[in-house]
Amino acid sequence: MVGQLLNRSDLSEEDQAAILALPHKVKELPLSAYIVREGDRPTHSCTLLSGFAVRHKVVVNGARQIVNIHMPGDMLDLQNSLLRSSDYSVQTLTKAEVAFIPREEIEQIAFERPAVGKALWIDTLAEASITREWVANVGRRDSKTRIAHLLCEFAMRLEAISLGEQWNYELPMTQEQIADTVGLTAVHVNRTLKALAAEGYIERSKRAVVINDWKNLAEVGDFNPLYLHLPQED
Amino acid sequence: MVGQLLNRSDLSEEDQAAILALPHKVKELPLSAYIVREGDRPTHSCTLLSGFAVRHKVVVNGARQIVNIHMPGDMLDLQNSLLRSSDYSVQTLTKAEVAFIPREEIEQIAFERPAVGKALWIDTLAEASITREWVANVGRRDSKTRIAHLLCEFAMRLEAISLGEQWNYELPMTQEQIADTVGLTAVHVNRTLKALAAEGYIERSKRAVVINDWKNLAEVGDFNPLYLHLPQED
DNA sequence: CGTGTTTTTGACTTCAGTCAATTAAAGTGG
DNA sequence: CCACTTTAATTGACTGAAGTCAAAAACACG
Repeated sequence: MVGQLLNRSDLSEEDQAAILALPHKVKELPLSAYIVREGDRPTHSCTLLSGFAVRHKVVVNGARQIVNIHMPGDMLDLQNSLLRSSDYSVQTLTKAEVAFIPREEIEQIAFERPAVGKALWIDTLAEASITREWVANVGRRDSKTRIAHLLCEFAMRLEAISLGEQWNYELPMTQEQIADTVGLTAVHVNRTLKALAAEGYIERSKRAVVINDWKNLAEVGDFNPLYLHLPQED
Repeated sequence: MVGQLLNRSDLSEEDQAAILALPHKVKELPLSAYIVREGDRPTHSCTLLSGFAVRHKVVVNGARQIVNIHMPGDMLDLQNSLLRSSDYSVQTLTKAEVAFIPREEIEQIAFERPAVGKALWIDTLAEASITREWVANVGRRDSKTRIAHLLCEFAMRLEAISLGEQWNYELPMTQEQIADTVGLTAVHVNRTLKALAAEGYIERSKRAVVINDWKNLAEVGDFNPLYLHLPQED
């Protein structure tokens, strides 16, 4: 968790120590486990230590929309430490370790240590920025662009937390889950992935993705990483 | 601005006074004026005092996606007070009055007065919640549901700030702007609005919308107001 | 090795988009 | 207040991207 915050903020040794010293319980969760359910009033705020998870919402006809993807280090429901009830569910994509921190503790450290508070706030804002990009992705891009964009985002976020070998990673989602992320059907995701591979943008075997030419993929994916608000690289 | 924060938080007289005492300049802006442009590094954070505005992003083929709608009292770019550069543009939908507050001032008051900081943070979270709902709206709902949902959200948010006569309001957007909000084309928005009217859910003349039967519209719109995180009513 | 997912593929459908023309409204300047 | 222009709303005919349905092939795993 500290690592993640450091990505976008500077924190003193002391602040970092204070975060690590927060009382918490770690739980090991299996694949597809719910961490938070829509409507819950969680008493703990949790951080993903390892593994992947998603936030999702269910709409009237039973369809599901994934609204965020979480990677190790992400805080899963800072939202819920301040708002009353959860407007989404959080579910693991893989086996995962999750740290549960009492919500009061989060609130307390945020205001006792302004640098930590600011870091948390920045994290909240960066996450909101990603969600806005997703609105644009789902609302205004065609299927090929949309999926290419997701692949780029995933690669870049993995790299930011030093997981995944650059442009060669494992996407821990079924095609159905990808579909729920980009607002398409699983069948169409399948065809689109195949097309991206056929056109040479990526190679894939099972869930593994190899990005052959980052620049090309970023171009078809209309991907401009500014919205991730990561520290500048080239 | 104070009013808006009070909607979701309690603030002491003193805190409210401190907010009102923040140094700021008020500008009157015409329709379609840009307040922030994508890529800017704004030095001020602004609050909409009157009028309406939207945040939008432009995607590769020139299409536009509106990612947020702002009403009087909304802070337009709290984001930018903490992040480096803006990932969106903000443009007025109507004539508007905007208060510009130096970004350092926002940061300062947030940490000097924890109650204010918390209120600002809660506002950020509530806004993020709306954006998540929009991802689901655009990603997984059909055109009729999608537009009905927007009409419901607009009505409820207007009511929360005590503008608009309950279920009879003026939607300050062209059909093209509605299209950019819900991820459809203007032509299809036109047909869908007509259909909603033909089926008796709404009545409309020019931009005015009358919601005949809230319960019915909320049902076709798959609208559950929890995600707005407004104080409970009825 | 058998059962349940997940991925693929094909044939057909549909919702929403495109193009283009018409009508209506809203400004603008004299 | 009236022609003149521009912007917005409507409508119709046609197209197309993505969805649906259904079945087969490939994996995953006890």
